[in-house]
Amino acid sequence: MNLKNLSIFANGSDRFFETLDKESQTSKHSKGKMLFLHEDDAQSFFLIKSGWVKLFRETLDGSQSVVDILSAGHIFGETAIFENDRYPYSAEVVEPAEIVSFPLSALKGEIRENNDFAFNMMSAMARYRRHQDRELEHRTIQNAPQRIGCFLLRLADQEQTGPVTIHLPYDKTLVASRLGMQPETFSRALSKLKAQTGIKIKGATIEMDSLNQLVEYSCAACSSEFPCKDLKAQA
Amino acid sequence: MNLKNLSIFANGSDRFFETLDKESQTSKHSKGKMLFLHEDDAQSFFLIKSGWVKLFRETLDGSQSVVDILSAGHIFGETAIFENDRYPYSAEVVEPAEIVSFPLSALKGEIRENNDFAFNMMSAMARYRRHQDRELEHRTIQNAPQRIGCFLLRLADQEQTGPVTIHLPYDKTLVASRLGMQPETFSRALSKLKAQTGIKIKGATIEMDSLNQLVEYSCAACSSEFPCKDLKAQA
DNA sequence: CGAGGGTTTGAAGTGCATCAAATAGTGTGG
DNA sequence: CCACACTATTTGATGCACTTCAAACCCTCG
Repeated sequence: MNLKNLSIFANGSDRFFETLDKESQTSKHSKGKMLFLHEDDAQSFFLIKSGWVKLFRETLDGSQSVVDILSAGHIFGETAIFENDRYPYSAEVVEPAEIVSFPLSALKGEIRENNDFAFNMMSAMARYRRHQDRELEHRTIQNAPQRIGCFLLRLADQEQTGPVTIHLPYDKTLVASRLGMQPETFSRALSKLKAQTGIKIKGATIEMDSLNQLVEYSCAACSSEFPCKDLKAQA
Repeated sequence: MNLKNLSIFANGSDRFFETLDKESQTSKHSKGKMLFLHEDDAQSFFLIKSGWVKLFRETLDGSQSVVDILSAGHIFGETAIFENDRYPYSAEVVEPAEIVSFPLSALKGEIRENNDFAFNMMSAMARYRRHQDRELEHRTIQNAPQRIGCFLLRLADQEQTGPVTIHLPYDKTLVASRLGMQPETFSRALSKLKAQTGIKIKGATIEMDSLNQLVEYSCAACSSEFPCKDLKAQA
């Protein structure tokens, strides 16, 4: 888990990594910890070393919209440099996590000075854009069971041809919010998915004889071809 | 309608604009013209001089997901440079349009060579990302009449305090698809919006005494403050 | 004037949300 | 190691929102 190995930071200069190293701060947080709030003044961006972090926004009346849920190796908060130094969402730890913070100023500087780095980061942003695009498409076209199937496929190793075991990385309630549905709906939709594809469910573990069962069921309602590995969550 | 005046192309070099100028091709298209298809090999990006263009994707079974609907001054197809030179959506003219095409290679070159340009383009991409984020949030939190209200607000001059007149820029059927609903739902939801906010509807023209009526109704279910001009469609 | 697409309206069905309550699962202190 | 407390998950009942299918209406344009 080294900054230099992150694809989004490929081409960073030595000086850049040195600065980051020097000014980084690592801390451990338990479930529920709020890292920052939407519209907060932004000084830092963050890297997840372990655990899970939820990015979301809320309305005045309390409804919540989950932007993304990220795991180790992903960064977040970095887009504040394009938003007048305000975070465009809130961030909360949802599974015990180790988080490293870095100064946004260093990132901004590197983008301005290092062209290859900038180009690389643009690619990452474009990748994220496609990811978001797809998310919107799924909300529009797929129903609840199909969205769950698609989510499971993106958790799995899509090259696998034989039997597959998938483990949900966090609470079902959270998966539900990530997919834009209620916990009750998630529960029922998962049962329906089970009935229609023959997958086996034991708590947070899901098994099947082959991914094909899910692919046929979910990918019919998507404009992309399976496999779609490149659409895994990226910060 | 000059390339140099587009905010996304601020900081472009003279040489860049010269190349674009030299290699540009302008053409007029009538409604229904397909400009390119999803996954097509991409050589060019496009600028809309007039008219409206729909960006969308389709599944095998024919359901359609509208990515965006753009008007004069917006560019599209440019993100293909980050997608292995394939267009990430299809593009269709939905209102008679004048379109200019430019070589993607020139754009790619300028990004690599001109740092200010790259930074500026990153800002544009970040802006777009926020736009998409908001779109997803709206789908999650707002109901059909609220989404229509929000759409109307984004069409209007949000500084205006007195009576306001808004004209729908294209077919209601198309607005419906843009907002992720059926034409029938749009029709009924618009009636409901009228009943609840007191706006007046005559065909494609909508009038009201003040934007406040819509703001109170729609913006309650959004995490952003009104006004939200910056969220107007951007390519 | 007539054809055709856009729009509205009606009737019926489906999917998801909501509210309520039961059940399973997990971590804690004794 | 057990019982309790608390949370996560499931299940049931009901309602609302949106979709679907069908048909009427309207408007524009040849």
